[in-house]
Amino acid sequence: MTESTTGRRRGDDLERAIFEAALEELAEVGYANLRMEAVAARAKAGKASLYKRWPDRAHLIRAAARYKATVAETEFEPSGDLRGDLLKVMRFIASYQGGPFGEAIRGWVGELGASGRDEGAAEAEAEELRNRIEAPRIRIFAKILEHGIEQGTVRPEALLPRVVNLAPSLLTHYFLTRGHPAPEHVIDEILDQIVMPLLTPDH
Amino acid sequence: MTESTTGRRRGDDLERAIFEAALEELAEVGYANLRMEAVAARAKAGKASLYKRWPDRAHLIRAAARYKATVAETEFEPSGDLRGDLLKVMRFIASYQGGPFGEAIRGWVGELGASGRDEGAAEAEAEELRNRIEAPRIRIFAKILEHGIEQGTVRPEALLPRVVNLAPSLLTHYFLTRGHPAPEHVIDEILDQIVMPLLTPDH
DNA sequence: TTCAATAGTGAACGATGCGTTCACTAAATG
DNA sequence: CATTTAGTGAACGCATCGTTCACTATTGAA
Repeated sequence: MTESTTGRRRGDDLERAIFEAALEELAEVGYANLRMEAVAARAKAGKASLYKRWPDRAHLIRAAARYKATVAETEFEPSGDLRGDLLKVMRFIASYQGGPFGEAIRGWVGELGASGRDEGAAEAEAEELRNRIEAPRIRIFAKILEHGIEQGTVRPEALLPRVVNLAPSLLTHYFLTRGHPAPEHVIDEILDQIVMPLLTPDH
Repeated sequence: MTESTTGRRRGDDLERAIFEAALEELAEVGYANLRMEAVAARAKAGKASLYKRWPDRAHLIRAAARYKATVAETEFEPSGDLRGDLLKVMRFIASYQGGPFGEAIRGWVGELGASGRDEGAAEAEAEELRNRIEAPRIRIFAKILEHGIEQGTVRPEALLPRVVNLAPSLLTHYFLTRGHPAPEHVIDEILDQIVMPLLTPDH
């Protein structure tokens, strides 16, 4: 029995509860106001259990983001309507940024520049999380683009990582610098003024 | 006499010294590790003088960023070489992000999502700083683009704020998510895979 | 079934940095 | 020279960090 609803939890069971608590706290108070005691209390765990697993707040939140990213793997099948498909995925990303995951990203970004850490380890950790976020996106957008290339609605030269990641990058930039996810009309502008013209063979 | 090198400074004189100290600290330890006492000590000022001017660390750093942005107003005259001009300005932005100003931006971004503040005031402050950063960029990039349009090397439809701001947005996104400014080869890719194709009339 | 090993709890602790206060002092004003 | 204004530096209370410890629940092997 792993799913005992009563008594004292341990191992992965407890770890999941802590992640869920951390993500809920993130959504409610944001990264800057997140308190370890609050996470522990919400998870009905001791603070020591948190520090036994992660050395500090930054590590816990990155781990929670990884956990959430793993849980949220989605599959997407292009419909053939290029703009419609892009719009759909972009809306999904924006809505995701509005939740705890977005706050986790913000906190992670906020700590990135701090010097005086183990540069190598920090670099590796940053890259691992980035890959975990970017990799699924790339797959989905690449699929949409490949579909478009077959149909002749997308330039074949557009299938480069930097181009494939363009829309998500702009959404993330908006989210980070505005404090909230891109609203509908911004998504439209990104699509119509930047992404579509770049993908389409003729202007 | 405003520029007394000895004795006790006051007013703008002291304020500038605090800003310079804050920016130096930012460059050395990053926003996440910035201590008010350290700023005060470096400026040879009392902590009380800091809190008399700004309510907290976030306000001080935003003010320092404004101060730096004001000081750094630059003029730029397009040479006529579209790609060369864009490259030059992008290099400048990247180098800027490598210094204290970049760390100020990172800290500001890190605090943006925190709930529980005066939403209106925070929103206004964020927008003011954003405008102060974006406005000069827009002017420079718009100038380059207008020049290109006259020469026929740039599509006239490309003169939209979102397009004009594209290159800086991607540089900022890179800086925020990687922890360091975009290196030369990334700037090249952004130019050759995204910005140039979007501006140029024929692919 | 018992019991030792393992893992979590909850409270207390020292350390640190926040933002405030206050008595003192230097600079500007007139 | 007297008064007002502004900065200094030290001390303070507070919140949160990350740690420690005595105690307790769970696990699994004897």
